[in-house]
Amino acid sequence: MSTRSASDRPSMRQVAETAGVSHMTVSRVLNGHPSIKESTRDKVLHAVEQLGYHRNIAARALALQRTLRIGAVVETEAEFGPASALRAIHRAARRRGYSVSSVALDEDETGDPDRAFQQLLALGIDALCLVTPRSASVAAVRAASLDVPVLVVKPEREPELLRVCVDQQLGVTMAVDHLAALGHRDVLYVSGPMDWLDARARERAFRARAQSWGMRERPIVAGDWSADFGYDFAIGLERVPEYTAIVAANDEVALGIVHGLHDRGLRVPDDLSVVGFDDAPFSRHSIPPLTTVRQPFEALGAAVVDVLLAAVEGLEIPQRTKIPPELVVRLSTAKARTAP
Amino acid sequence: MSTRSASDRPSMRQVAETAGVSHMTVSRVLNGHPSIKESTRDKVLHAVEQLGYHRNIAARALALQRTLRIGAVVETEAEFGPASALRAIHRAARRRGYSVSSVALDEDETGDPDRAFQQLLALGIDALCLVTPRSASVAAVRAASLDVPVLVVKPEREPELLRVCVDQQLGVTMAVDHLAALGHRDVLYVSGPMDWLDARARERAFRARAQSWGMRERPIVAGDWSADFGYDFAIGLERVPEYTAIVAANDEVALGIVHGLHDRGLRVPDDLSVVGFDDAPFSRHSIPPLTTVRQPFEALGAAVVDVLLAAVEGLEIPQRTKIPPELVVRLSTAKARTAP
DNA sequence: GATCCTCTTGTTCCCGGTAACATTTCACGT
DNA sequence: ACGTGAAATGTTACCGGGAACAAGAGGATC
Repeated sequence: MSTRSASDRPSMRQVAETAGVSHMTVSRVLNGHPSIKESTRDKVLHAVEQLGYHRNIAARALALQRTLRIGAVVETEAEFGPASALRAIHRAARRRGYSVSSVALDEDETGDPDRAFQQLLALGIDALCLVTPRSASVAAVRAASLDVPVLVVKPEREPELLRVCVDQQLGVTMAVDHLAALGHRDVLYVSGPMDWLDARARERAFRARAQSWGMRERPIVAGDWSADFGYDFAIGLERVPEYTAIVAANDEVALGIVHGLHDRGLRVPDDLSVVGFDDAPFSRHSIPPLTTVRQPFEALGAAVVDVLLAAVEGLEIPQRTKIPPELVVRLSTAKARTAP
Repeated sequence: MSTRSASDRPSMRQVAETAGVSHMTVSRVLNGHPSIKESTRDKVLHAVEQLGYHRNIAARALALQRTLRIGAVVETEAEFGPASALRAIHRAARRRGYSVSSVALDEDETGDPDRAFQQLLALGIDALCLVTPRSASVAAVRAASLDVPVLVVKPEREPELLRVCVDQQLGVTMAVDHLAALGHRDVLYVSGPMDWLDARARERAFRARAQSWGMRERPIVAGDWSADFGYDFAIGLERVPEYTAIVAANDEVALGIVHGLHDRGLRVPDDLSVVGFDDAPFSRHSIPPLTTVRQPFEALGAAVVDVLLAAVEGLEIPQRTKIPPELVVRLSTAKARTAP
């Protein structure tokens, strides 16, 4: 099959001519307008088929005053979590006939959210979402007071903004419960950067659940999301014998921690259990394979797009917007060794 | 700063009115037309600034008969390599004022490249690139005979298509040389799927270089790109003592191999050295950290966009299109144990 | 001072869709 | 047969830019 060129792409008027109708009739058929005679619809669809016609998106956008484009701002695409969420949003949007333009704040952007918004607005977007934002980005999007619908992917409700999230509290709770069931009472929590709202929510959830199990209160360590951090942290960790388990901000940090402990001659899970977050592809085959909380990115992406497009199209906003993650138990967690 | 809504976004005519000129003068200023009086340009730019004006991309696309959009087809976004390449292309395109719409063949698409092309053409694209394609995709893009410029990211030249690639041969050569220098003569090569052109090129390069070092000829194993495959492979590998090193298709496979060997009680690098490909983020902190060939994705993305836009805009096509990777030596490789 | 050029700017139309309104067609009741 | 209203379809204008052509201004030439 040979595909035609941009230049000889047929227009709606040509389709109309082929079908022996006016271009408006073609437009109506393609938009599912109700009052079109069956026979006319067939003629038109046949002509469309015959010419291999596609509507011109740019012309449509111009006439509709809608771009059929969603903007997405993500803090970084380098981490597995945000990148996966973004990909899922892409896919879900495409299924709905929308495309997604994304900007990552950690690259050429000098991390200025406002510039990112400007960039996306210049492109023309019908809606905007912030994927697992830091608090500064949420503040910036409020200040910008865009008037396209704005959605944040973050744990707490956000007045006047749309919101969808993974149930971080549930994820952390499952992890803590798992450790508790294995007899751990001395658990160290290594958080992501505290200005990421996801990290903050997890940390709160950890504190609450650890407390309810009567675990010993431990200082929360805040790092970044990188394996390098995990490694350095593990290397520098003092009074290791006081702990029996570590819960890490994500799988990368967990991996780094395992590596660091290994380099100190400590073994996972014999000396310490380690739990990650995300279920990145490598987690299944790290040594030892990581127990982790798998995030439901596909469902998240679908929910984001559902909510956003409902808002754009003036429909009722779905309310089921907190998506449960799943605990994946592997070998990096085991029964707590008896108290030191 | 408050950003205006899609609805009250000013048009070029409003800017023109504010500046006291015609809309064409505004258009000329914005397009850098030479014959514009300095004072007029200033007036216009001032008005643009004052109104926070951005040109409407859709209207521009319609008038220019160009979409300022590049299509990208990638076999999968789930692997680190293709995903990184794609991200880099995105970034490079944005710097040039283009956006990228991508389709991954392994998801909702039933893997049919032709459908992916159709989807992208329906969106309207000025150029198309195939990122690290399988041979079937290249065949499909030829058959489709699109008449936008088409670029393939693959090792061999491709008559009539544009091409840019990472120098896979050099990468493999560096890896083999590294092993040879450590005294390895019995090296097993675990390839990616042979219908991926990158995998094929690496395999050929491996054969050639291994031979030139006088390494023993070994059957090439073809798998997929996953850690699961690497694990299963390692578990099932027979006559292990005959080998002193394994070169894997990518870091994930390498990770799985290390894991599998570990589960068999074999140690890396003491019993076997392992080399990966890509330098994925986890590779630095796996146990042991992986020796690997780092791919220059940023440069690759920039080159892809340079070539493609040169073609779109009718400029001279850059010829420097083979980008050298870099060997990263870590702990998964060591001196070969003396012959078994 | 008239002519011709070049520099600069303006006018008009078109790109390919959709909305709003106009018009034709047709079934039906009387 | 004719009026009537709904269904089906057509006509026109407009979305916001850019290309082509037109036109006014100012300078050089003779």
